[in-house]
Amino acid sequence: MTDEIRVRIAPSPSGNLHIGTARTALFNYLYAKKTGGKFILRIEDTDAERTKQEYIDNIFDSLKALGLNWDEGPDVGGNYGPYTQSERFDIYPKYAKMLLDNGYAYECWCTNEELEREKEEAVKNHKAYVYSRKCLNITPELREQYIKEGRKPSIRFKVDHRELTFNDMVKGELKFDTSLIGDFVIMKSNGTPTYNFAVVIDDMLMKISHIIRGEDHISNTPKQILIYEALGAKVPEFGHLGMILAPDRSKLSKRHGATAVSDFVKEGYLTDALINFVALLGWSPSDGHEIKTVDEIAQDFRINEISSSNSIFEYDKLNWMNGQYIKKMDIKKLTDMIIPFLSDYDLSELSREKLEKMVEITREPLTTLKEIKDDVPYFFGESVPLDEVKELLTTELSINVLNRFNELAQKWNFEDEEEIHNDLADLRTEFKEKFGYKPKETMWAIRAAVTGRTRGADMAGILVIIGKDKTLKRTNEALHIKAGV
RNA sequence: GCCCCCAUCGUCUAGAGGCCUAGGACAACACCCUUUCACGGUGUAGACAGCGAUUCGAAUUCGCUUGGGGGUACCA
Repeated sequence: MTDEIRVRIAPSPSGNLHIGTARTALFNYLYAKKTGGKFILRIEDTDAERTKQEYIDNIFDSLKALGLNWDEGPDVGGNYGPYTQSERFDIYPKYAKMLLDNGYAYECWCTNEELEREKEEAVKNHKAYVYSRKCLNITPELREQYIKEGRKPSIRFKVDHRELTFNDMVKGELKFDTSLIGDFVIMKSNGTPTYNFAVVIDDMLMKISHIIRGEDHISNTPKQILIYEALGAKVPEFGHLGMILAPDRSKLSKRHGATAVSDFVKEGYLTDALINFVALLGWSPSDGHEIKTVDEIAQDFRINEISSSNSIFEYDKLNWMNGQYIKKMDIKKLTDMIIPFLSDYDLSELSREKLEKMVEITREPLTTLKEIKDDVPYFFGESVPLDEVKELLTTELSINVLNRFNELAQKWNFEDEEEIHNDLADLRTEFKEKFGYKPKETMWAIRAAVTGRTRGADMAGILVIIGKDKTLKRTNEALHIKAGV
């Protein structure tokens, strides 16, 4: 029972859920799924200044939208709560005192200025900065004096000098010389724990067995291991993932565009595609099939096979993948998701059935949902602007086609797409045989008249959605524009 | 400055000493399909950062160099 696998994601709510955090969450989730372990969500809101409730909500919503559901967390509870760090403030001093009493930590009365000076000295001598231990053996008299002055001590962890090694699940053996670390602060003088201390206490108490996180935490790891050991706790396994970089190889930040999962959703990306894409950053399927659900990925997942290098976030493949998901998605669901992107149009003009039809015939070229907006204006309104196709419509060919079309379409059944499809095919053949018009030339005339464009969705589908009256109205209007005007 | 991590096509990657004249996906380009755009199909081009060492043999092991990333806080 003590061997239960427990992993966690511990975002700090100082912003919306970052795509990088989402990837870390995914790998944790996959590991839990694969091993039958538990996936835990902990909110690290220690930094009251930057924490906002809307960010907490965003983190919850994004994780859920991505399908990364947690077994224990602030909202669902669990046996090792509370799962919100700000509710755990009374826990940390107890453990700090324990370390103090056992000689693993000591009070430090140094001021920022003193510390600053030590640091400058270190860079000047081309040495790593290590705290001087000035306060390690402070005399009781001096201590008294500091207290009288009103100074408040921080608590430092005493770092013994030795070589520390651990076996990283993704990077392999990692070595550190702890003499380069220096005695670090675990409790600030204001009584709150530092990050490195709080995580260890939380992870220990929550019985986290495997810590999978970004490689920006590698240098924190030896410090944390030291604390675990001093506390006599079992040291968890660690696995450090490479980071996601922007195309310019810098950290992915707001100036590169979308960074939060919710930003991507607003841009018209599907969460299924997003999570699939992000899984491929560092992981690759053994069967070569890259389009997979999270559960399918979990089956195939091996943490030691994750790439240990950084990867660059490029939109090309995401776009392709998003398009793949759009093409395969259930049409009703897709329509629901697309509606918010159609706010420019009066959707009451179309029945739900026709709206779905419209989505079905226009989804093919989409890469993001957002793009549909520019592809569908001709489905709405009575007339359509013809400026861009004026020349095309005033050719003899077009006039011929449109006249004949008007004549024939009177009798066509606009309710039946397949029939219309065949009628159009007949029309093409007729003009090809009689006048040698190319099939696409015939179609261009009709398309231009009805949609005001030379490209777009399948004509038969368009005609069915627009209906006979509006179609003929538009073709007549097209016949009345004059050449060169 | 100091410490740590990383290094295969433009990008994501396969590759765990001979199976590699280095495979796939996206992007690019060409052609085919076709009522347009697209989708789809078929092809083309494109990489082991450099140098040493180990070995009969290295993309795969080791060292150095270079390049990139991260950390260096009483932030998380």
